[in-house]
Amino acid sequence: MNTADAAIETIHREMTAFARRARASAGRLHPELSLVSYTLLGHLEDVGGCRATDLAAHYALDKSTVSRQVSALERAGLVERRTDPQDQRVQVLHLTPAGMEILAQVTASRRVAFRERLAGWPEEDLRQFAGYLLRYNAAGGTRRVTAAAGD
Amino acid sequence: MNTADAAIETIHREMTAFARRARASAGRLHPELSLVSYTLLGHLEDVGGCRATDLAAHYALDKSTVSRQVSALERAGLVERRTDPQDQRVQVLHLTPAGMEILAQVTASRRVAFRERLAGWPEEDLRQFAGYLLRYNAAGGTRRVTAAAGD
DNA sequence: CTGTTCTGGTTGCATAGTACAACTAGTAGT
DNA sequence: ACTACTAGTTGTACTATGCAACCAGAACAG
Repeated sequence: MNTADAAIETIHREMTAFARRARASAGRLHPELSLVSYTLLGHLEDVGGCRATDLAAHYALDKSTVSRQVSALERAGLVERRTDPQDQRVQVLHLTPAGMEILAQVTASRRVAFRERLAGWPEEDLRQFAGYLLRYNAAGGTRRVTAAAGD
Repeated sequence: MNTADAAIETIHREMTAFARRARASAGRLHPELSLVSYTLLGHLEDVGGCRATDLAAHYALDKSTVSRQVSALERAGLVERRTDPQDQRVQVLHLTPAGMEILAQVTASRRVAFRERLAGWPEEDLRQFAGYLLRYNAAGGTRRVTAAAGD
C-alpha cells in the first residue's frame, strides 16, 4: 500500500471514529440547543441566510427533516423566514437577534472545550485542517448525496 | 474572534456535518448494518470479545441502548453471547463468522467510497489531512466523553 | 448462613431525528 | 395553456436513544 492509500485508510478510520463519538455524545452538552439545531443556526450565520433546500443539501438531510427543524427553530424564535420576492416558493432563512444570541452563547461555551482539544496547534495548522475539512465536505456536499458522502 | 478561533469554529462545524452525513449515508449504503452496529462490531473485532457494559462505557451509550443493539445483532446472527462461567450475570460477546464476514464487506466498501471522494487530492494533502485527524482524535483520548467529544 | 448492597442486563415508556411518499403551490419552458 | 420542474409541508413509520423500574446473580458484612 502506498502512502496515499495509507493516508486514506487513516482518514477513513479517524473520521469514522469521530462520527461514532459524535453520535454517542450528541446533545449532551447543550440541552437547550440540539446538535442539529446548533449546526443549522451555525450554517445560517456562516452564509448569512439561505434556503431550507440549501441546508438539506449541505447536511444531506431530507427536505422534510429540515422543514421540521426549521419550524421548531422558528417556534423558538431563533430564525425567521422571509419569502423571496423573486420566487414565492422560496423562504430565505435568517437568524433573529435571539438566534444570534443563543448561538453566540453556545459557541462561547463550546469553544472552551474545543480550544482545550486543539490546544497547542499552531494557527497555521488549524487553518489548514479547517481548509481540508471544507474541501472534503464540499466534494459531495452541496450537490447530490453520493456514496462517499460521509462514509 | 481571531483567525485561530475562526478555524476552530470551522473545524467543529465541518466535522459535525461529516458526522451527520456519515450516519445518513451509512444507513443508506448498508441498511443491514447501521453506523452504531458497525462500530460495535468493529470494537468486538478489535478487542476480541467483551461485555455489553464495556461497549456502553466505551461509546458512552446507555446500557439499555447497547442491550437492544446487541439483541438486534444477535438476531441477525452477527454476534453470539457466551455466559461467563465465572459470573452468571455476564454475557461475553463475540463476533460470529457471519459477523466477521459482514464487517469485512462493509469496511471494504466504505474504503472504496473514501477513495473516490478523496481522488484527486495531492498526496501531500492527504498525508497532512490524515495527520490532523489523528492528532485531533488523539487529543481527546480513546475515552473521555466530555464536552469536546463530538458535539 | 442471611440480609444488604452492588453489578450486569432487560424491558417499559417517552422523545428526537430521520426518510419516504403524497401533497400543495409557485415557476419555467414549450 | 400544458407540461415539467422546484420549494416546502404533512402524514406515517421506524430507529436510536435515555431514563427509570425492574430482575437475577455476586459480594460482602454481621
